[in-house]
Amino acid sequence: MKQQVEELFSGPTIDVARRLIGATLYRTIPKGEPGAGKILSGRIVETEAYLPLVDPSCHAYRGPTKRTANLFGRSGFAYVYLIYGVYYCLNVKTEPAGIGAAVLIRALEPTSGIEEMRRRRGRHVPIEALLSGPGNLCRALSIDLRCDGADLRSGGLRLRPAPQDERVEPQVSGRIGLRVAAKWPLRFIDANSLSISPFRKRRQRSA
DNA sequence: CAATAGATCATCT
DNA sequence: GATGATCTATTGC
Repeated sequence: MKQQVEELFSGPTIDVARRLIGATLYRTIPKGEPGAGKILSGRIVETEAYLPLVDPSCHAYRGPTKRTANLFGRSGFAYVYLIYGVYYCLNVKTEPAGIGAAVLIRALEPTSGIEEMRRRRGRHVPIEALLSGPGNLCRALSIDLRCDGADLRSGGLRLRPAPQDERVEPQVSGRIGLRVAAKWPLRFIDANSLSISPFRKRRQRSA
């Protein structure tokens, strides 16, 4: 199993993005907040690849900074950042140390801990929407900057690959919410899932 | 259904 | 001082 987890992070970023579809993310609620110690989980149904070197939309594109330090570390660790002052986004570091690249986790299907997710997202949010969207899933799973740099092989935030017989062939599309390189075919989804984040019209480009 | 405004802050210029 | 890998509520058709 340990070997299988390691293989989850290996190889080119695009391969990892595909392979993460169907994998399960486990989150243990930290001490000091409601539901501490409870384990929430979900099955990944939507990812986006952010490529090394050539991708102007990757946060690593302009070289390492304090914020993006973990994008240049070892694979299999988390890169978490705050977006629009309001939401957090969870990424899985890919590629060897020194090379900045990652996979953004965009949506999951809840598999356990539904009530805890609802406590954070809202009482009457439908199950399929609880972990749909990168900001929403972080809120539901209590993921924030504390998780930046976390080892995804162990600890309170961990990944487990999909069993062989549960793997699905992901569908490919352009990325969401970007101004540049948005059309690159780097978004992967389990088309059968109801938890895919909605397609939004691309943000207005300057005339 | 589609478009848009506003929330709100760590990071970078 | 400007900028977002977002989301929700609200408006208008």
